[in-house]
Amino acid sequence: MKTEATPKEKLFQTAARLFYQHGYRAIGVDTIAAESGIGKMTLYRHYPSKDYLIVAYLKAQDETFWKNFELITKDAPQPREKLVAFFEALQNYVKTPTCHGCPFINVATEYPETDYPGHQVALEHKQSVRATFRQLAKEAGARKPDVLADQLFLLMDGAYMAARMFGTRNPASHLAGAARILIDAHIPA
Amino acid sequence: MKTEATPKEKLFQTAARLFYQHGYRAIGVDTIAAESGIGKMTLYRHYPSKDYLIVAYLKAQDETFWKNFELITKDAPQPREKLVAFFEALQNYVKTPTCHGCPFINVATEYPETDYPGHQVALEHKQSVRATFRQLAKEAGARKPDVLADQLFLLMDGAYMAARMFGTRNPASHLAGAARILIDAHIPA
DNA sequence: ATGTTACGATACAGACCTGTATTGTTCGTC
DNA sequence: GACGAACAATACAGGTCTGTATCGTAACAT
Repeated sequence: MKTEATPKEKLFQTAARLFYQHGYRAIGVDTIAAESGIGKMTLYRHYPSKDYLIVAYLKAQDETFWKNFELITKDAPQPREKLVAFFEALQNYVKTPTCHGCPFINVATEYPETDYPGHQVALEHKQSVRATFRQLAKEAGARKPDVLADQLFLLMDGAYMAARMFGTRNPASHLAGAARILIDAHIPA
Repeated sequence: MKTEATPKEKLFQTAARLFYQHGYRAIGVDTIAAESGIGKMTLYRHYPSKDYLIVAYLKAQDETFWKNFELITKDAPQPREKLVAFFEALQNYVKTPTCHGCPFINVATEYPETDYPGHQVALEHKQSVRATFRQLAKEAGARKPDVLADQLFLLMDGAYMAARMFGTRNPASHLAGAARILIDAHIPA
């Protein structure tokens, strides 16, 4: 049996875990190398700088997000149910001890300058989510899809933020309920 | 004429501005001293460490928040209108270039360990806001005040977060509208 | 006038940070 | 078996960070 994890993979997994849990500025490259059991030069062989590693992590998280989004919403035939399913899944996730908030929110907070590479990746990701909400809201027959999408967007990031600030006992227990109320208010019966 | 700002005041104002704008970890004590035109030893004479300065800033922000909260809600006689007034004012604020998110959210993101002093101050502040929402929701006759309060709470922090991530052109233009929908849904006509 | 206190400026210690250079070793391939 | 790439380990350079120590001075009170 092959328990093969290449040094690059070990490094990346460790960096992902540490960045997500403790923050980008709090974790140094020495810590990543030591914790993953690789040499520091191996890190710099695969990524030209710490910022590139951060960007790589964020892009991977973006992929993971959309994969999960697809999994979560694919069984819901109607756009309205897709939105509800997403917020139910998000509510479950943010009540989980594995949740440490949103990697994109976190990077934007730690690097508020919008021209920082990681912040830009975060912005693009969030704009995509926003656009997806808009599209689903439109398909669901919302009177004002843009408004509904943005209101749901605020709920989502509020829930992520609650998880990072409060841990598992956060105020997001009724996230999906709030989403349902907003959706129903925007879609004519 | 007395243009008296004591060194401590100059220092504190500068630290507040820099922390809020650029983040706590990104700003060093040397920068604060230089930018405010005081000696570094003066900083350490008034605050035993950078962490104490951060805590002092957060406590001052907590006071400011509640002063503004009082100002914003005092003209609304009914608890329901107090809630609405708060979210209208918040919507206006987060569309302002002076808004760089929420100082408490920011510190909790940069120092996720809940035992960090700044994180604790942030938690206490947010719990107070949550409790105030609950109280107002109860007084307004909400069927489930706890649920409404937490849902409004998510909206609030989502709006703060949107401001830090997107700047002035953020998705919080319909924050107050969302709050109204949630409030109306929870209060029997 | 004299002493005390607050202050600005500067240098410093020790730790940590990113990124590079070096050395030896292991592993796969020819 | 020999070669070369990837790797771990370590040391290092240059910068930045927090916090301290030192020195000279200006304001102020007694």
